[in-house]
Amino acid sequence: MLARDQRMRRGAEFATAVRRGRRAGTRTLVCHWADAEDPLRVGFVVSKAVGPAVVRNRVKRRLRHLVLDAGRAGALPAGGLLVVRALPAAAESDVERLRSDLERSVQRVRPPVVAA
RNA sequence: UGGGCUGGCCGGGCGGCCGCGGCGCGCUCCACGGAGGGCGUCGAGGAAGGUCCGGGCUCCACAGGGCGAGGUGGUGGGUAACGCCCACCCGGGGUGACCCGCGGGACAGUGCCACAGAGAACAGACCGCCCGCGCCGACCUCGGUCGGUGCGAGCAAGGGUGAAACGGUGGUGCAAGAGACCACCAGCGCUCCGGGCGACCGGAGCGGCUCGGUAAACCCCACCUGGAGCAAGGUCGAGAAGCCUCCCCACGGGGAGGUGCGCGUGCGUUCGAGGGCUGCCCGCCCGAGCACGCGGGUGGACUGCACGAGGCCGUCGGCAACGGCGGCCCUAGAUGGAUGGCCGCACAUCGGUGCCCGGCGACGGGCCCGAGGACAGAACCCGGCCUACAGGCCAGCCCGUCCG
RNA sequence: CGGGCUGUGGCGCAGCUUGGUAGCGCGCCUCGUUCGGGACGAGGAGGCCGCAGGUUCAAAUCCUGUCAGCCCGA
Repeated sequence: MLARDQRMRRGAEFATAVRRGRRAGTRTLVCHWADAEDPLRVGFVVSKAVGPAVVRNRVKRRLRHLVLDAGRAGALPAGGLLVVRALPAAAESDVERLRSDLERSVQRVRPPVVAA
């Protein structure tokens, strides 16, 4: 799980990442990433279209854990703003599907030079 | 043993690895603002949900009167309060346990009751019944009888329509009939007696003889209701020159308090804009700004905020809801929003053309394999209501069947 | 947190105030017209009125509950 400091907290940050950043999507989720000087911070968008509160919370928790795993594996950029937006299909997907979709979309959205 | 009714309760367990939020206590580093890491502890629900009611709490108002608006609706009790709960009454359903009911008033008034039907609200006569008179036909004991038809008068029993047709059954009576009259029954109203705090119930007598339904139509009656909501409210901070009032003065200026961005347009400063008293009117109070448009700034921290009509146990009162007393306990506080992710093991349950055992059989028991956790996530807090929900546990009661 | 609106044939809407007959346009089907199609003309099918209760003789309409969708304000 990501700690609070590693999470995005303001609407303006979400707007920056979604509007100015690069984007890559799969069937279950869409990733936005905007470069910045600061260390990487992550935000999640799970709209009401995904499902009721219990489903939305479960999707969000799974994504947080998966992002943490990806960070440990070194698959994430070192800085910038990363927004993971869940699509309705994420509600019925299992964890492995979400994991592969997340890795694929992050791979496509991250800068070509791999940061340490 | 089969089926059913009611009430209460639980609603996933154990373990491992990796994590998140609150609180507490050490440790390390430091540019003293902080940063990192460790240990302990706590961390969603019976509905946290829908937001349909009632309160607590906070701010505003408190000068009332009239009209209005909304809500509730058997009785008694419980409660902080309620549209909730309990008990009882009445009506309806069920063989029964038991269940359901927005359950005041229709002689205060107004409206409505389609279609059908003759007639639908102090109603009405289509077929019909009956009487009188005229005409026609048949019979015949020559004056009547029967049938048909026309006119006039009487009747409302029967047929038929309808959701509903102005009581029901039997009799008297009559030309035929009718509460016209009589008996019983149903219903209405009044009086008295008995029971109950009461809704109401039981009984006796009398009366006129019958007087529809709809207020979840307007309405009438009784009772209740100030507005807003934790984005309430409070403290600190940020944004900014300025503007207003008062005081001192050597007229250069200084101090205190208040307000809180700029521009434009309109209205207004006791000839009073605008605001408050939930809407309107009267009246009262505050009162120098208010309304609209355009552009801009901030949108942060702490508090409120976790001890409360609190939970559990015992006991006493009460049919019960609930209350009194005593003891014990402290139990989530997030804010892009924590309470989780993955794995393993048993267990409830379900499925299997699987295997074994018992039995004539329906079936029962064991093993193996597979599936597999319902509805659902706190956001100021309580009391209810309503809605969703896999499966399971406990207690009481009812009906049927079999055996003794 | 507060307030409001809408669910009616396949689609878009009337009807609800004042309860008794569910109507309009597009679409669909059949026939005609045309060499054929379109357009046009004639005829026709299709609606448990979101769901569940209740009031009433009678409910799309009135009442209560519930579900879904949408909008507005702070």
